[in-house]
Amino acid sequence: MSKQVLPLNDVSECRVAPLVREPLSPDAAAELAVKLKALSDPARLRLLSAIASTATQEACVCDLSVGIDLTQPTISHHLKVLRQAGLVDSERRGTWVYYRVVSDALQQLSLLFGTDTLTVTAR
Amino acid sequence: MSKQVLPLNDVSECRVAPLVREPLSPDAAAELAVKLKALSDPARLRLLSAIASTATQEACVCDLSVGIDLTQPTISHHLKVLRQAGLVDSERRGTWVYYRVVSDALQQLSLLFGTDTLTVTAR
DNA sequence: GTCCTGTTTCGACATCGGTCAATATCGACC
DNA sequence: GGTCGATATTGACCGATGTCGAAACAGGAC
Repeated sequence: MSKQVLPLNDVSECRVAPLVREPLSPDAAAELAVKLKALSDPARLRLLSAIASTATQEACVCDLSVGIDLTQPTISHHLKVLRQAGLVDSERRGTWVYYRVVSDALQQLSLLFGTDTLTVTAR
Repeated sequence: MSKQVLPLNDVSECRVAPLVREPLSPDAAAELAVKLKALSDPARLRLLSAIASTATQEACVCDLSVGIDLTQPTISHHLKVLRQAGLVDSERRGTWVYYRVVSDALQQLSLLFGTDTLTVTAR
């Protein structure tokens, strides 16, 4: 599986200017749209929420399949979209693949929609 | 900067369970997906940001057209999508139509992605 | 090695979504 | 009334996306 390398996003330099602060640059808008597009599907929202709300902040695909009326390949596809958007990452442990939320990514979005500066408290 | 009053939204009832709190119900996910889908396009993100970052929190279509390389019908289409998602509303005053952001909607999203309860401090 | 289970990828299909040119509507002004 | 400028709607094109079944892949147990 070494071919699927992916640039592994650099979340670090994400200086999210709140949406209300200054007009988004075309580049920033394009980058943001990727994350938001990944979140724009009900199934993916539920998957992300299901992962995020577990006690351990992680879940395997088999856990995520219960309660969602989609075939398992479709769920796998949605998880891939979330992963490529940098919202979750995954790790194989034995038979199962565990997905975790990338909390920095969620926080970035929270800051983005924040109406004023109170949000700077992050980290 | 006293103009930034905000309609004194009833944050109280804004019971947006943060994504990490409990699994989203199918209904909640579908409702959320509408807003996020509206935000999943770079052009709409830039339009929303352009509106939100004006001094008066509103802008007419002619203002929004400058700096965005899209035809006028396309911009009008994107604004319609934003409006139908409840993210902006519009008002005609004479010849021009002014768009405003619905700040409650943005705040809802900010709370949604908040990693924990710190966000409740707003205002 | 052979099975079995969990997960991903592949092809195909139907639908959705962004964009434009053309046209329509609305309001101001003469 | 007529005309003009600003905005909205329509219709069409075409690429993107959600979904599935089938097949491939990965690891553990035997």
